[in-house]
Amino acid sequence: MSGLSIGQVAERTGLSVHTLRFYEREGLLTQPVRRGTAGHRVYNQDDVDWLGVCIRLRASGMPLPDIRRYTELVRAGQGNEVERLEVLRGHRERVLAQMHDLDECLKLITHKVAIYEGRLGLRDNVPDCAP
Amino acid sequence: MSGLSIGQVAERTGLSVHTLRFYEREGLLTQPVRRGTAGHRVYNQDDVDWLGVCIRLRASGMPLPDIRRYTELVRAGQGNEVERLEVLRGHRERVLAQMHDLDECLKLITHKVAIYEGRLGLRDNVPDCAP
DNA sequence: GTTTGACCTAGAGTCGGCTCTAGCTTCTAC
DNA sequence: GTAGAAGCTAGAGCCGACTCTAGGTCAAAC
Repeated sequence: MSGLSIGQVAERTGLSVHTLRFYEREGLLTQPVRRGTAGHRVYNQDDVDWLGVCIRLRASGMPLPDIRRYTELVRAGQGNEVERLEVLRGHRERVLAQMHDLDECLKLITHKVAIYEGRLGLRDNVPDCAP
Repeated sequence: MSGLSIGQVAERTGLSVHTLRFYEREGLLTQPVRRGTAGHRVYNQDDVDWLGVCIRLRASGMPLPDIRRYTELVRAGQGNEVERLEVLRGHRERVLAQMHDLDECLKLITHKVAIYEGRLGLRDNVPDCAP
């Protein structure tokens, strides 16, 4: 059985039906969505899988135009691996940079948390150090 | 030396002067900015340091309202460590969640890159791909 | 036979986070 | 004394990524 309504896809991807239609307009699907009775969209498992990829890319901050570009390459079929690698490697750089930022922030938080916990611990003779 | 113009602060924080004024309006400074001749803002090192904190929090996705809230707590002075910890721990959760997402994405990228590199390897004698 | 619920389209609205503009002042250097 | 750089305010504009609305179709359940 592979014939999912937009509602079912929304349910299993976690995207809203609005967003699913929006993503389609934005060209984030590797194939045109089939239509059933009354023009209703009919998705299959491949669509859901691909949306899973898109969701991960989005969650890591890839902009929609980049996802569209990658989707187009995939849609075009084999033979453009070099371009696909270009896109993915470019994004990997950004992901690594983000991880670095998050790490920095985590250090900051840990530092501040230690200070505040310290202050709470010795509540009485509090020296006013850093904010 | 402590008496920096907005331009100097922009230079050493990497924020634009527009953004500096915007952040001020948004309440992201722990103290009202002093004014010099002709109403020009005069920052000191503490301001720059605090902006550094804000920048890290922003870079890790903390929304401006949350940064403002934290700033207000700091501005209020000692005695609200519990609330500060609440804010920071809340954000730490989100940072960890983001790291998880990035990690997932990195796995995906690594996987796909391996596939494409593999395909390119098999096609080495096909004169169709640029360096 | 009508109500309910899921779907459709085109297009408008929202929100966060900047970013820029217009019109003005003030200082420094030529 | 005038040109240029840097600053000021209030407010408008922009961009990305959704999110929602209005007005309609259709099938099944009551």
